[in-house]
Amino acid sequence: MHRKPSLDLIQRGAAELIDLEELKKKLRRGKPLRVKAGFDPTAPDLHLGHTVLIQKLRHFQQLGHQVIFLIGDFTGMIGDPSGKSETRPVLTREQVMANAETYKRQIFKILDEDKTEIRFNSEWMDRFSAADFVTLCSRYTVARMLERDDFEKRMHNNKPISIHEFLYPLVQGYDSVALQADVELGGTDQKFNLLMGRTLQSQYGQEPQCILTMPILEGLDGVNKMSKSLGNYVGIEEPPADMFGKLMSVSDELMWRYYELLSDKSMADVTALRAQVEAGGAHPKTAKEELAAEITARFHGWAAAKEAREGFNAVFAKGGVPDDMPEHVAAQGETSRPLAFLADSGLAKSRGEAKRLIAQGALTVDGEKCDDPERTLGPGEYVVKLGKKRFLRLVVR
RNA sequence: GGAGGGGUUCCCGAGUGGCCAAAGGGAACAGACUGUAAAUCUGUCGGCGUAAGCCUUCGGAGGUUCAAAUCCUCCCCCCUCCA
Repeated sequence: MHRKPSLDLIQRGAAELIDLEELKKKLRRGKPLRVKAGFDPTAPDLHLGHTVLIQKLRHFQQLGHQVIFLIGDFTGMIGDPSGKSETRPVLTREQVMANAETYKRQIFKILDEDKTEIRFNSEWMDRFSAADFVTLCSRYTVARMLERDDFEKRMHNNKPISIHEFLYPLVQGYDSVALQADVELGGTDQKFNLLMGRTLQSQYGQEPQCILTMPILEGLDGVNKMSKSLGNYVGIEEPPADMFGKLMSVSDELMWRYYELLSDKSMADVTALRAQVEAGGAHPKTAKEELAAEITARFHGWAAAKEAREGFNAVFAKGGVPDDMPEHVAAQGETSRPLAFLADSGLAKSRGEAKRLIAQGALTVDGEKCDDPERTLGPGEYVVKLGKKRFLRLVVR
């Protein structure tokens, strides 16, 4: 049996598919599959890490399947044990709906709105009775629950596990029952939760879903996973210049990872490019620019991407200044001293930091290095640069 | 319920009365080198102040003392073993 192109697309970039034969069987029926992926109701600011998954959803849409974008507003009350254990504020109905709107605005840059169903798990969980919960809990054992690597690790490291955290995988799994999902997508860190869906579906008399895991995208630091709280992310609604710049700051090694997980280039092309760079036939910086441009264009269009690329090179390669930078107005005198305006404008966190940075030679005014924190500037307009990335248009009156 | 261990600056982690804004490491930031890459070297890394110095910080609240992260009391939280 030769592989179908549709299976190639589904598996492209995926970490793991459970189970290939089952999926083939489902596909053979010819009916559109119900493909589910769950999202946190509290984090409506999507970043590139999320897009790995969303693009996979798009692949399914391209193949004619039904995508269910599930917002876990009920599970949000629990907090996914996979992440850091933060106490989650309980969201009001209004907040959830507002976040859903934000999601829509963002995901429909990638997904086809007509082929996307947006659901909330509070739809069925709010009606779940205590008895229903007991039944649900009876479908799984503590021992198996503790097999989950996160729980296992925490047990081992003497870290607390609250009982309600056991409910998260159970509810997520039950969502698949309620939605009669054929396939569920998630990051590799979600594997346990995804498998729970399979188990519970069989327990509730349904055919188990297939699960497809996608690799977790490393953040800009190349070490931790991309996340907002770690500040190593690229938000998909960031201005083109920021998006491009952040992608350019990524290490060469990480660039290839991004190519693999974020680019639409075929893997063959990526491999060829990498070989060329490593052989010295192409400059890694150029390869990085190509990648940054492709991703920027995905969210802002090619014109904006081109502009961002040119701006980047003008500012950083040729030492120019960005087109738009924050503006700060100071009165001549006390507040037109570097120490004062750097802190007042927020360019530096405090006067102490401003002083230290100046002492280290990080301050440039109109291209001239300035090492005197007390030198008051006269009336006029100045371009202030602090360090490599911080710019300010200073107006002194 | 009983016994014991622990909560330190962004993170890890030293510190058991003054020399502690608090060792060391990591992260971060700045400078050099570059391609706003990596690696490396150097420096900075609570706030205010030109400075002397002052203020805030060591789970929380009180107390002892000239002086507390360090001692005492109560409280909160975490962990281990036993039940």
